[in-house]
Amino acid sequence: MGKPTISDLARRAGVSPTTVSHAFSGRRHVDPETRERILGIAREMNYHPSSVARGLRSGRTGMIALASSMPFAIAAGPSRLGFLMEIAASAAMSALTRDIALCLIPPHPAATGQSEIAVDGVILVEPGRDDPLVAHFEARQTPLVSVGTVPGRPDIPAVDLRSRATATMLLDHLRDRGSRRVATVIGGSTRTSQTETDEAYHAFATRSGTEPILIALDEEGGEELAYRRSLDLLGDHPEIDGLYLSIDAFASGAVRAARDLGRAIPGNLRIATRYDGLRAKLSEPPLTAVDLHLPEIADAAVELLRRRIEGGGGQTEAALPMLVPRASTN
Amino acid sequence: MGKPTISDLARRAGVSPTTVSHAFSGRRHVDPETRERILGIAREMNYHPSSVARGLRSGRTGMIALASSMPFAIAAGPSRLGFLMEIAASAAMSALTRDIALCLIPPHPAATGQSEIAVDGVILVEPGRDDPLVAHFEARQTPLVSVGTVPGRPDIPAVDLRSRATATMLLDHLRDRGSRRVATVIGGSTRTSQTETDEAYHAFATRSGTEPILIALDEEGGEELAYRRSLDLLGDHPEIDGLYLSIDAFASGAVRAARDLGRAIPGNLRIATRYDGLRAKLSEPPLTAVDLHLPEIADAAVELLRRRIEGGGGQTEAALPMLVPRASTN
DNA sequence: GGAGTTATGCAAATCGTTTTGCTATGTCTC
DNA sequence: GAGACATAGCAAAACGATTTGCATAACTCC
Repeated sequence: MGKPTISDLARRAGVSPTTVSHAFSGRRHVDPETRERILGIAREMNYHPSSVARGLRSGRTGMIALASSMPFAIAAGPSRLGFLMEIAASAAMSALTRDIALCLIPPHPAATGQSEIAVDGVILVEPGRDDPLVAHFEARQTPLVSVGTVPGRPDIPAVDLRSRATATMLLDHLRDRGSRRVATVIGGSTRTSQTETDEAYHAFATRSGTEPILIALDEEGGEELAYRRSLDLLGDHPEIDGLYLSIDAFASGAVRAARDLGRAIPGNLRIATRYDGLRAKLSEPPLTAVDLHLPEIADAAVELLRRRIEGGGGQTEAALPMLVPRASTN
Repeated sequence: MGKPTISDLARRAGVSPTTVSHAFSGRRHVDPETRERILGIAREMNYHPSSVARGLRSGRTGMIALASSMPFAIAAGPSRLGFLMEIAASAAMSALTRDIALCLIPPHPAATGQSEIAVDGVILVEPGRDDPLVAHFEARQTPLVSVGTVPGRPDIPAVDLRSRATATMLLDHLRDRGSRRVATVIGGSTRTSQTETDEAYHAFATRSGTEPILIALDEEGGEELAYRRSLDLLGDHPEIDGLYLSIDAFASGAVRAARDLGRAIPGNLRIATRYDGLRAKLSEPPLTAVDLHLPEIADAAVELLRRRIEGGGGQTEAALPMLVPRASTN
């Protein structure tokens, strides 16, 4: 009735469970003939080893998780397809080629009640400083790697997203296209991508000899908040003729604000954003953004985690993002 | 050094492991005072029950999987974001609210080598007739539910995608907009969505008193194959002035073919597709499609599976899809 | 023909929980 | 004060594999 166990199989094959185990795992030699017989009977009686039991004894589940504390408003985007899911899809593929399964721990509205799921390791996406998820998994001694470095924790292996380079590239692009007064809108979180953008922008302002105009917005606010604050910003600073928004949801809001203020894009105002997702592509006009090489990044993260689980360490740098110029900065 | 176990905790608290277990699970009464003490010490020594051990004994892992044998070419779409990932994202959210984790088993190029991962149940996305994944999980006695009914298996609980209604709605829409000669392109698989579209189209042709023009294409062929076959189709049947393609990758190909043949969309040829994803939205012109209510469908599937795991059964019908008219059928 | 080695397989301990049956104690009830 | 019942907690047997040490037999080599 119930699923056959290793003992059932052993009995039927006239050997001990030990031998069956070795026949499957190959960790010790068993007579090829015996082995074939065992495997044959296994097939016949539809035996499949329980990975839970295996996991208990061997301490490995063959599973990793992907988690992020990014607010849903910005991580998932329209149709729930966004930055996070693009990484998830790629990571799932990468994990599978290494015979690892990937488990999704979505951004949780209901905070702490993390379902206590056993994984060999976790990939954190863009954690912030003192991110609760870092604490959560460290308390459980679960190996951790991060997409985007963990602020203040250089010891945690991470794939560097190169946000400083990204910001610099886009700001320079805006200037090269002719914008003289470029403002920047970042997320108010402590994620590395935001703080590096902040720094890159200030360096850019210094370099161009202009007074910096930068605002940081609560990421939870999403497009709506960005819309309102962009109205203010463009109202207070009519001289702004270039805008870099490090979060695509914010960019959507800014585009709406520009339209409502009668500022033509790109004629009167150039706009660029970071993640080249649905929002950037569907925007009217389409937004200049960068290709972050997310599939490669996800793959690097999976590999980093695999090595970390095996006991290794190390950091990785993603390839430099590639500019995707579109009508919004023509 | 290693993680503390239930026995460590029991020893420190001066009780038996049994009592600790009950204190956590609440399956039997323990003195509130004792319970508090245990929980306090647990926190102090950073104890977290091992879900693997729990899973072994109780037979539940608190995890479900999402799998599909749809070819990558059509399931994942541009940037790996497509039908499948949209369901995955929604299902992950739905699962989490029920305190279940969701594990991704992506469409596998390397066929059978399924990583043997222990899950309480599986959601299959649009399986075909005699789908190997169905066999795979049934062999392991893993509870199964399906998004899109399983052809020939009315016993397997499923969320009906209403593909017949969808096809009829879009075909009628094309006719209402003025197309007199509507052809249809479907996937050559045995998925319910394709066979129902086939049937709906023939009923439509009969109703309109026209000779049916329908071709079925290998889904692996994706956009490229659809492009070539659309060139042929439109060449052979210049009278065609409406086209329904049940797969968005095919629609992308058809749009390219129409452009290369100098057929204006929608002026000279109306085109509609099913899944309203990135492709439909980014197409030039944007394509008329339907909103399938994927988040609701994913939620229904998760709930169905949960009940199935608990021992229940039943089918579910998705809400009727909603037409999303766009420029391609104006 | 004894020492050393290889091939083959088994028994028993182990992984960290949950579950079941049982034993004490009280506490009521009539 | 005898039975019934609730309370609080323990011991031991699962759950289904993996791992380690040991046993036996059959070779090999001088």
